[in-house]
Amino acid sequence: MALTQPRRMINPARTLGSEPMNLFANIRTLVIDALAAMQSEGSLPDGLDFTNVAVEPPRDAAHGDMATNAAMVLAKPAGMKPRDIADALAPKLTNDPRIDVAEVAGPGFLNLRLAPVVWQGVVQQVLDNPTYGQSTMGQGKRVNVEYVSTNPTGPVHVGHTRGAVFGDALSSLLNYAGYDVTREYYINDGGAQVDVLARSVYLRYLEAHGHEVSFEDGTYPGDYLIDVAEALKQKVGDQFVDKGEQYWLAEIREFATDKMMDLIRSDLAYLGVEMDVYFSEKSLYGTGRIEEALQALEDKGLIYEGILEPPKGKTPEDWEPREQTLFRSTEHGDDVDRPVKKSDGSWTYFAPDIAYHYDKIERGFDELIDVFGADHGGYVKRMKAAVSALSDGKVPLDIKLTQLVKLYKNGQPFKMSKRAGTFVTLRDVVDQVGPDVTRFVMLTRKNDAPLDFDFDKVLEQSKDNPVFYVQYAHARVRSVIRKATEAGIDVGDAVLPAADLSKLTDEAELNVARKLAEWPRLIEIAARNHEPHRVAFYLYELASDFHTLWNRGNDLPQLRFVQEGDAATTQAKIALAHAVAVVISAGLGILGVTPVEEMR
RNA sequence: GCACCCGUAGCUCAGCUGGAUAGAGUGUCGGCCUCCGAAGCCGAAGGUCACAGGUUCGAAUCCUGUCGGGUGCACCA
Repeated sequence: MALTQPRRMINPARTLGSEPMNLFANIRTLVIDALAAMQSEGSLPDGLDFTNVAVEPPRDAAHGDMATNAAMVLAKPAGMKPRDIADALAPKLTNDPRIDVAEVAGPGFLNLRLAPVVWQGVVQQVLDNPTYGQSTMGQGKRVNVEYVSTNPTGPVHVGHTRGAVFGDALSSLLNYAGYDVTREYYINDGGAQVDVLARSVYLRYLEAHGHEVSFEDGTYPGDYLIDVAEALKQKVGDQFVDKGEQYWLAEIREFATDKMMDLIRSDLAYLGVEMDVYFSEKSLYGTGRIEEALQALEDKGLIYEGILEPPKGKTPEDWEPREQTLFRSTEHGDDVDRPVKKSDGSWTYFAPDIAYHYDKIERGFDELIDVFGADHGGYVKRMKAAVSALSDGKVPLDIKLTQLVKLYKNGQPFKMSKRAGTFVTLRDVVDQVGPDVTRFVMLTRKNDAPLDFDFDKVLEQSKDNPVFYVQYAHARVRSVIRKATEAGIDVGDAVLPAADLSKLTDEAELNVARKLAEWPRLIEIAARNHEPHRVAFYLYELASDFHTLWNRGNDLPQLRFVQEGDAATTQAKIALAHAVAVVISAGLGILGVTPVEEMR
């Protein structure tokens, strides 16, 4: 399976057509214009704020295609009854050829039913513009998305897989929505953990020289270090055997972290994740970068020497008052001030984190996003405080927490033991179910909701498995296109855009087009909220509408896509099917999933 | 004790920066293959949106409190 990912897909020249693609935005413009016309006629007061006027799909499709709340939002400031405004607005809207019906309903909703030509036009747009759905919302703003960021001490654990998939899909989504995205990995190679790694490799190194070794607590017993030690042996021979730590720690640390990063990079590549930047924590030490960042805080009067209160209700056993260097994070929304230096004067882990985010700010990003595991939820406020302070509130930082993934097999929880070194890795998961399934399943939940991942269920080929359901729809489109070609009807990319789409009149056909119309809007909502899971759910809905249409063809032969002997009708129907495939491909592309041609 | 996240159909989950009679899947029951892919489709049934107040034309959504679950809580990265 190919793992190609859409990158740098933005081509503003294509997205800035004469007509904006978001149909809902178009109709909203129509509503605003009509309201303005009412004002110039004097049937609506001047000076109203229209920003809250919305045009949205109604919750219940029976209410129409779109609904506007204009009358209700404006009633109070205009000093009028909602229904009076709506009654006056309705005829102005129906003057437009795109609006078939505008009726007042409920407390003052104006329900709009759009003409079929509008929906046919949506299909036309998809055919004319392969980048249909891409948005210029981001205006080329530079966003940095930091994700995965594990310690370089071993293979990527399944626990980090979700963050990897999420961060990657979010990055693609933002890119699709017109942002200039940098995917970044922060290598935690500055702390004590890499010393532990070095000692563990050293044990394996001794083993490779025939020594008996035992892996005590605080070392990594995983087999993956055997190769590393072997490579080390090749490189340095026996010169470190029987030597004290001071002779080899630094060198082995560097050797081992390099190897681990190679491993991590290949693990991520196995899942189709590629970073733009790998940023080393270690590079912040001894270079003045940490000092610089803290000086910036000091200049703002946010650094002081002080003693923290013990946390109420839970005083650690060994708590004692200590004077430390503190960051006044409470000035920027944190609950307590945070230490940046330990009592012995060395940096806390928070200090390089501050410096790292300072670096990102200095690199000129307009927006920062961090993807953390839920177990790091406690750091959200302090990181936001740091970024707020360092950027004077100018660079927003959004932190997305990904909840745990619980593994199951046959409905039974999947046991893993980190101590025994038998923990489940990203590679284990991808080996079993493949990158496409892994990615899609991990995106069918909100990032902050726990996720059950059952190795058997995700491979099930039925509609309760969204991966296959969506892929099946795509495969059906490809299949029917082949069928049409076999029937001697030209349905190539060259002829489809010229098809007579006015032949698409059945409700099931128009329903599919309606769903396609939501795509650009969905992208903007998902991108604005930093929620790629919305894309996965949308694709499921689109696939569902397509399957419905497909099966209507069982009962009603005139709804089948291939109409023998009627090239014009076939081309129109295939054009619709093709448009579905285009959007599914685009959506799967954002999720990093490869659409399939067939599933036999 | 404090902070953050969560609580929606029997189960797993959506729910659009406040909209109408809260939606899917699964499970249960009943239909649809001489028909482009039935790995699918259609229908029925299933709800005190944890609970109680508040904000307003309108709340699953925002605020306060309570209950229940998860995560974290000086010097460990």
